[in-house]
Amino acid sequence: MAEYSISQLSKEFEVTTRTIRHYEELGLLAPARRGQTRVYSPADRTRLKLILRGKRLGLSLDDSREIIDMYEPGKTNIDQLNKLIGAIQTQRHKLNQQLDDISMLLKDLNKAEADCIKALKSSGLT
Amino acid sequence: MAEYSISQLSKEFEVTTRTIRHYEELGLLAPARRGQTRVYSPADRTRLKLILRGKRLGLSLDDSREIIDMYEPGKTNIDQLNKLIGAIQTQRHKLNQQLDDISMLLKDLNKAEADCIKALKSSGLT
DNA sequence: CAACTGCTTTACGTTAACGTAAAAGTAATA
DNA sequence: TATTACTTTTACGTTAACGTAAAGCAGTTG
Repeated sequence: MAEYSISQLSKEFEVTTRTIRHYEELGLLAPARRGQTRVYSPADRTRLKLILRGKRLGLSLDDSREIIDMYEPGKTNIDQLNKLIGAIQTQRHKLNQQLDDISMLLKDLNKAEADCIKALKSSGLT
Repeated sequence: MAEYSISQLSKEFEVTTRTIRHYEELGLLAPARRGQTRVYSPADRTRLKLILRGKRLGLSLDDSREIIDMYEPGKTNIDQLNKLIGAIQTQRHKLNQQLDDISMLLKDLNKAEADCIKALKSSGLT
């Protein structure tokens, strides 16, 4: 089964069909057509997956498009390749910052939870 | 110096004063006043820092408010404590998911970069 | 063949997170 | 004292990322 309908993808990734069409409007997806109907390839499915992953990371759709385009072949121009490497490093920097943020937040959450549990216990003893 | 003006914070965190006031409108900050002028305590500064960290992680301001409120004392009610622990676990789940997403993205970026460099080298040999 | 079911386009509406501009108060400084 | 630098409130504007509704085509199912 190397094909997906829009509603199949919509169900699999728990987004509306409107959302998927929206991504196409913005040029992030370009599924084939059978007549008028959109037909999604596994590659299209992967692109969608990447977009949604980007969303979870707080990237804008434009950011996601940039990242996704990095994976595309046909970047023959040397300047483009260099630009790409720069973009990749920028993204990596952002992601590493996020890692720091997350670890700090997790630490805070652990402390908050510990305080909570402590408060619960002492209330049980009152 | 246990005090900050709005423009001080604005410069330190590289956001506009409008942004800081916006957070106050939404109830995320509540600085003291000297006359009409806002006066920010170190605690206020920390709250702002947490908000911005949340933003970098893709949280909504409402999400951030929830998390920040977790650190507040005075949560005497047992039901509230339990609800809090639940919320903490939800957040932790989301963060762990983000960690997975990031590690996958970093992996992809590494591959994209390697491909790039490879393409550059082969182009140099042509 | 009528009624679903699922797909399509078109287009206006909505929410979050601020931006931007206007008008005015206050305090230090030239 | 006039200007400069900072602050305030009020309020309309903007962008991203969809939501939602309307109207219609295409296949198949009772």
